[in-house]
Amino acid sequence: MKNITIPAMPYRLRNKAGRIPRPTLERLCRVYSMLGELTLRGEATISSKEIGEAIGAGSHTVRKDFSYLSETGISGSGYDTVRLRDAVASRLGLDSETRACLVGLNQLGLALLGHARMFSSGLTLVAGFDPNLNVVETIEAGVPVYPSYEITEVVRRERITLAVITVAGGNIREIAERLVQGGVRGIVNLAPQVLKIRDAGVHVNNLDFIGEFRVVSALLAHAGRPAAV
Amino acid sequence: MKNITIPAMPYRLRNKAGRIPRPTLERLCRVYSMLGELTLRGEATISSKEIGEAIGAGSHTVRKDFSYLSETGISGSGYDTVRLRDAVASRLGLDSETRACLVGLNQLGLALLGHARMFSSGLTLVAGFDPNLNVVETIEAGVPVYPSYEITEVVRRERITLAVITVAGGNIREIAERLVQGGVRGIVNLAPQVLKIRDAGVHVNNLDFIGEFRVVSALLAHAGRPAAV
DNA sequence: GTGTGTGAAATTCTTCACAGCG
DNA sequence: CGCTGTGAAGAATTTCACACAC
Repeated sequence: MKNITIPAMPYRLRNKAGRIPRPTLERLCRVYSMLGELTLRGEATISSKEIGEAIGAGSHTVRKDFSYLSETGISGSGYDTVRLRDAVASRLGLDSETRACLVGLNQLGLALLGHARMFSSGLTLVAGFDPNLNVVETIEAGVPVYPSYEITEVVRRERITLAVITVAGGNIREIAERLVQGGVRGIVNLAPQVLKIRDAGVHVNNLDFIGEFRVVSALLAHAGRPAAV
Repeated sequence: MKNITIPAMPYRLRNKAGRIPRPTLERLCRVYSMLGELTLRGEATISSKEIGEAIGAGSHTVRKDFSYLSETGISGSGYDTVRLRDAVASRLGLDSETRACLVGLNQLGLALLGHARMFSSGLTLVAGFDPNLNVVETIEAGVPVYPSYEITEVVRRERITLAVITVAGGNIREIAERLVQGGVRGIVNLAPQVLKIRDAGVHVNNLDFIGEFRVVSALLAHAGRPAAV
């Protein structure tokens, strides 16, 4: 949290390439998490090879990814952990807290939040929503909770820009529309149905647990096959 | 669950191409979920366009993906939902239940399980593990729970082939080694560190929530940029 | 006409290889 | 020397376009 190049005027950050490829973005996020721990432990420098091992990629890939950053390493001795972390943060816009809300105050939603909060992910949860509010979880949430029909209003008032959807079933679409109407521009969707928003200014990240479980099952089933290196 | 071509002798399933690309695999898993609901509702046929809309892809992509299956559609009227579902299931090895365990009986782990069970994902949870077992959650798990040091033994005895890791911090590696030693061949890792196993027969799927949250944050931050269509 | 199946083109991403700096 | 930075080659994936089937 030291020499960041002023978050209020971030256009200088884009001195290099324009858009970052999706896979690179995901890896950089992982790198950021990792650097967070590393700096806390007081490590001063790290090499691309070491970073690669930590995030499950080759050193080639890591260096290539860093080429989208303005920050540069030092030939022969690697990267300054603090500077690198800040460079990643500012390039990715993670240096400012994002005001977020959770839709679906069920076990999964609350668990995720606890997880995310624990690892200080740059999100500040400021509201929770749920279709039926007579649940006990109202107490545990730790933030003000509202019924779903107040989404638009609360999102606007609280200047929320990111939403996490964890409701199990029902009309995600309607919820999403209310969110977007209120001003949300990013949605992490954990519901078991794909959400798509026409509005190009709104980014949706559809995660599919069950799918990911199945992927592994499938890989298992194919593991015992004869050929194919 | 009707005319599957005998899971005990699955080599006929590979009459087409050998290996399925990762992205295709993920989409097929989504398709499978979707077809499950569809068949329950009694829908008889569906077109590639409709499937595409449901899983967030184009009809091109869907048809291309299906080209890895033996099952084929009917020109002019789409696909038979039941036959297609069974074809996907058998090609992906989802027609047999996989015996699974959960390592990390915390809020997140239990929530995920509830979720997965709700949508009958083909996994049967048969055991739970946790480093400290004096937790109350022992009661809620609904399956026998054991301390971590019994992993290898229990995994072997219960013939567990898939594990889900949700422990928050600490030595994932050690846990993973015990799992593999016991006979686990697939791991879904939700811990905030990348797990890598040398053994080529073991498949690991590293999921990173916090990363996925950050990805959206980053996309938000870049949304307001000038050019780049 | 409507909708599938698939080689081929276009794109995106990864890996390589080597110049250059500390 | 060890390690970074990056254009260029290579591989994987998506998109296209059109022949063919119902």
